[in-house]
Amino acid sequence: MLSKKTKYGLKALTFLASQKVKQPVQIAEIAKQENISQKFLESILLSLRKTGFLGSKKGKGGGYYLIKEPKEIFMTDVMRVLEGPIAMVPCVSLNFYEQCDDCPDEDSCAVHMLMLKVRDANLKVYRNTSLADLTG
Amino acid sequence: MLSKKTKYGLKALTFLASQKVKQPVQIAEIAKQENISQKFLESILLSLRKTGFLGSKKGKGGGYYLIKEPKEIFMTDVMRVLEGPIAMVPCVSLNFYEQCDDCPDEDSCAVHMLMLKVRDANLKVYRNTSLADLTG
DNA sequence: ATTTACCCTATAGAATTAGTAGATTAATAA
DNA sequence: TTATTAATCTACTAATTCTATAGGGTAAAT
Repeated sequence: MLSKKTKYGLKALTFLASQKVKQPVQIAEIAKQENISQKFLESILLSLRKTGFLGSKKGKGGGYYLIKEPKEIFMTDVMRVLEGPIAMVPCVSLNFYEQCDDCPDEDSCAVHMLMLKVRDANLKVYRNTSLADLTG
Repeated sequence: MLSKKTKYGLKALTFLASQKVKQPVQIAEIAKQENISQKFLESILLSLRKTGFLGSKKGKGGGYYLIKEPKEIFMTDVMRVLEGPIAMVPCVSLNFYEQCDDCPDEDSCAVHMLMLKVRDANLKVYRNTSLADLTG
């Protein structure tokens, strides 16, 4: 299952991407428009800022805004930040590889084999999809 | 993340598929060979039996065995039983469709759009992979 | 009588999804 | 300049659910 964190994060990003005027948007505004718990969204936007997707401005007239162009924001990066590793098992992860402690041989492991295919399929989708592609 | 339930279930299935002699294999045997908590495996095998993948035999010489040929067992079905719906959100699920309560319009929803692609990609992999393909 | 699957319950730990309270910063009005 | 307001930021807490496992007893086959 996709976590609500990821769902909300994606919605917030696309909301910001579809802004005509390039001014900061307040958390409350995004939360209201997208039906998201404001406090939860707050922590999500914060993590998106800390990972370089968003910028923020405090005080009156403040809010969040995209740092890069939607075309330049790819789902591979977004998903890794919001949802975690794209691979479903660490032993097929590109960025978070870990050996299985219970499995003696990766090459003959059925789970490894299957999840490798799944990872490749998902990577292909995420790499070929930018935020711009999602703003209809 | 792939649950251990699914991981163990897949390992058990491939273990059974790679048996030369077509005789029931005991839970304890599978658990030992595949480094799986026996009690946990017990419940997994039970659910695989109830969903038509395995047969069982009680008493001496008993155990679990595959009902169908490995070639005829596809990952779509296995994954749905072990891991749940293949879709990451209910609004793109073929077998477990549910409307989102927070999202007014599916067609313009970024999450919907992205997850549709992901579902298709995963379905393709699962449909094209049988248990026989994993026993390499 | 023994061996095995079957069934039910409980539980510790982790992750998820929030909510509460306050601190900090920046713009603006006095 | 000062006070006020509007916003992000930080930290703590909590309810709920999910995960993984263990224990003990029952039923059936040999």
